[in-house]
Amino acid sequence: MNFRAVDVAQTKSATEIVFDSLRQAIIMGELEDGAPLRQEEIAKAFNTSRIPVREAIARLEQLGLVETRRYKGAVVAAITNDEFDEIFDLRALVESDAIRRAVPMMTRASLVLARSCHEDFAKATAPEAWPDLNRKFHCSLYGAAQAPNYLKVINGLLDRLDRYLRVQLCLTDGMERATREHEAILSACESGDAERAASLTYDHVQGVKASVLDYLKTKRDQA
Amino acid sequence: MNFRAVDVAQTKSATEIVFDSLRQAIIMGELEDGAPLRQEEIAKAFNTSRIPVREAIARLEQLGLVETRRYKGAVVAAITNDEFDEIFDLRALVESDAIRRAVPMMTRASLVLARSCHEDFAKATAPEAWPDLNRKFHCSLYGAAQAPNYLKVINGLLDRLDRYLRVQLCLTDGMERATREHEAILSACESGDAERAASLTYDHVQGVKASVLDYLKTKRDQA
DNA sequence: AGACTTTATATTGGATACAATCTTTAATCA
DNA sequence: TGATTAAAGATTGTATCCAATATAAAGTCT
Repeated sequence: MNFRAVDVAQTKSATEIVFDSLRQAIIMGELEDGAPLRQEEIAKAFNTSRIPVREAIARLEQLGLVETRRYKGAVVAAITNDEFDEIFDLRALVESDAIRRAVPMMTRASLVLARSCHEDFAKATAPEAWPDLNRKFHCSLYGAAQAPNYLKVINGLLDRLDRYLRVQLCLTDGMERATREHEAILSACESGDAERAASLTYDHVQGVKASVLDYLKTKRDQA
Repeated sequence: MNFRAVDVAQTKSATEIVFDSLRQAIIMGELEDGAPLRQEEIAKAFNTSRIPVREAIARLEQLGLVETRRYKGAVVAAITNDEFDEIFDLRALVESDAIRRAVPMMTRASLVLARSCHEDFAKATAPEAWPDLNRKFHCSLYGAAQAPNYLKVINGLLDRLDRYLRVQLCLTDGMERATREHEAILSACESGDAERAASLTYDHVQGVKASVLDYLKTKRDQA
């Protein structure tokens, strides 16, 4: 296994580097569900000792990205279908309210930024970049609300979902549809209609959930 | 400084014991905002080394309960007025939706439990027990929704607010009013009216927020 | 005296070493 | 052979030691 350090700036401690890199690897799906995180192995990969690795894993556990059992180590935390459903509902709830708060505070600059993110997403061809660009677009909208705790909750939820979204994207019209729905949300923001933006965001998230659950269902039926 | 271990069961690692104890101490307000968490000192108090302490602090930081700066250590994370407002809004949003989901799934047993928690809260005389009993009551209602992620988010928000609520309680009619509002919420649940329960919960949380902000404002004006 | 430099101390970040526990393999017995 | 037990190896949990950095105190120069 070969991890690459996310940021090698000297202002970051080894713990932070390991944490960021592992988090990224999990979000990106480079580590499958249930994959064990061996401390020694990771320490070697980062050319450090086990201490920073342990602290990084402790943090990941708080985020719900890994599960650890005493003397058995940590594994990437899988998600049940019920949890999947639940987390999407939370997203829809919190993100729609976040955008409702954000719209009245949006400036010309923040709208320009958001449209730029939207275009980056629409033009993206590489599936592995999709979740990140999607997140950037949504957060560029929510950012105007100046609500760090909303963002923290939202990012925590996305962290746990991202790696499941990539697979689905390649097999459906997800990308095209997402772009269309993003455009609608963005234009609602530009016209200052907070309630419409909130409603569209809610439907967008619920739509993605339905699409993913449907995909998982058909895949299970085939097996 | 003298911490007491929350749970000394041998199935818990030192890291977990330190984590639980520190978290409890912060929530309970035994450690003031900005109070430094010296690793050596804590390690001595728990009769252990600094390693488990460091891991515990790393976890607390993920939860937003402490802030650490390289080579300067961790301090209990204070909260700005804006954040206070924001976190209460999040609570109102998520808790009202949690109870909306929970009501249709409540059983006779879960309602009995909730009423018991309600009575424990109503009868409580010691202010230091209030936040915990309040949380138990609310969570006994949300529990029926079988939504662990909702609960996790809610508990994370409460963790950051609890220590600020105690002070306010002693100086207002907060306790009496909370009991009255809890009774209304509970009876909405008992009659199976999810929308009313949700609406009452939303107003309850927003009411507490207004009361606390008002208290803080008058206190600041006096100074 | 006051400002700057230097040294000493305190504190955190990390590495190595050891102990506790789990897992796997080998050995033993029916 | 198959099951059971015992030993070896792997892996995590913790303690101790050293390094890096920050803070505080003492010293020096003008």
